[in-house]
Amino acid sequence: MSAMTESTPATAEQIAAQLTEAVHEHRLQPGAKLREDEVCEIFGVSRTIVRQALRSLEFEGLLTIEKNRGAFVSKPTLKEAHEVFQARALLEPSTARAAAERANAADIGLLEQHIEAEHAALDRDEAGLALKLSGDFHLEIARIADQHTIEQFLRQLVSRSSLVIALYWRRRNALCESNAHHALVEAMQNRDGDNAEELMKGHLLDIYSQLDLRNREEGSVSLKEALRL
Amino acid sequence: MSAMTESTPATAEQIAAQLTEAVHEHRLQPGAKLREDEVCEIFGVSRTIVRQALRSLEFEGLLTIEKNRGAFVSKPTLKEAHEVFQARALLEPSTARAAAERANAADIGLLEQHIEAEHAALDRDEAGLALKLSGDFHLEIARIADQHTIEQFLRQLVSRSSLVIALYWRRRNALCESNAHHALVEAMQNRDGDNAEELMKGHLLDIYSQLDLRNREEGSVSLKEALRL
DNA sequence: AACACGTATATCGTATACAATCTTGGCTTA
DNA sequence: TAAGCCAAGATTGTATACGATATACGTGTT
Repeated sequence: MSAMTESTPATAEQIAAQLTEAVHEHRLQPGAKLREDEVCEIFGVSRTIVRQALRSLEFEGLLTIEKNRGAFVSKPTLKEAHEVFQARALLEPSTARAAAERANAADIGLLEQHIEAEHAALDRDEAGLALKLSGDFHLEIARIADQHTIEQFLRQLVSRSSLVIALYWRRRNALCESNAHHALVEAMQNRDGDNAEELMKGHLLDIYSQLDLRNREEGSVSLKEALRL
Repeated sequence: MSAMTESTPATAEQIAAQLTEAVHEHRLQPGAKLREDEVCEIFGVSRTIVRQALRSLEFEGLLTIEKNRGAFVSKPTLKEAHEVFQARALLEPSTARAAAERANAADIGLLEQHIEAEHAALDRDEAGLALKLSGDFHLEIARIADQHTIEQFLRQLVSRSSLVIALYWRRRNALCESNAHHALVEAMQNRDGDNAEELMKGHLLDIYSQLDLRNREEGSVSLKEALRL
């Protein structure tokens, strides 16, 4: 994460945003520890503020705070991974439909810009950035649908999806999905709610099916395995 | 809210739980202010702990914290009221289906106990308690469905529903809904997922249709109106 | 040599003191 | 009298100091 260069001290919200970005871009891996003093020094604020930021990220599901041990980037279990995508499957298709029925030209333009930015990031081999932008695309649809409550939930689900992807994503056949986003925008441009809903449903299943559902072992175990080589 | 009588100081979680209960039971009305010092004295803890509790309730949507002004019980707008029930309509029917397919005898017994407690509360004219129990019933279904992520979201939605009901509920024909809960349990007992899903959908629409959707004015305005009488 | 125990250190949890901000009441003035 | 302004008090925001807990390391014992 980048240090603050401004003169005014960072707010808890800004710190939370930067940490979120780092996790979404996989610069901070699940399991990574965030020591309070360390974060304090990086952002030049007191622990009070940092603790606020960490606490808010715990509520979002991004961090797990263990009493007297500290804050760690969450490591969703396989069950949680399932639950996240089941919840998304319930919320997002009908939200895509509503967005398709409401989207104006400016909205469409913004989504297209988004897709371009994704492609550009991939071209520059910044897979983390592309992943973050991909998540933002889904949030943007909820915003267009003018469903603030669902957008709020989706924010948490996208956050957790990012962790799930970090843990369970198959590296091969990595990036076949930008077409799905493009097709969605096309449906929205045509005011085709039915199609948008179906495309979103399929898109989520696509992502879900690309997860490796075998249970990952803990780091300590994989260290043991490594020593046997 | 009742003061703590225990010897050990209250935790932030306990304080949050008691405040939540008070709001759910409508002993604390939307718009009510919660001064930090006041809450400190009631629970015998320092402001650090109280601020944690208030902050967590803000994340749940129960409180709204205005910078340098304090924490208030949230007053959902009409749009937010709509959004809450739209989100519930997306999440709860399929959750009821899953619960129906998973519920065992103990689960059914618990739900029946819940309904009885609701009736008992109504008989004692404790409408607030009955309302809280009614919300817990919905959460219990998510627990039975073994959908922790959805349960978490539903907890927030039930909380906000309680605020919506406090603001927009029509007093007349107050309590025709306990039958709906009973019918749901029956469907679950019969392992009838289809029916459980449909019943839940109808139940949510019922509640929603009993809300008074005319825009309420602020307290100051209603005071003016009151002076004209 | 391996294990258990105790102490030292690092880290988090809580209380408190101080600073910043808002609110309230009284005063002035048009 | 009503409106505007200033000062005092009340309330929240932040930093820091202290206490509690967990971790790591070294020592002693088997």
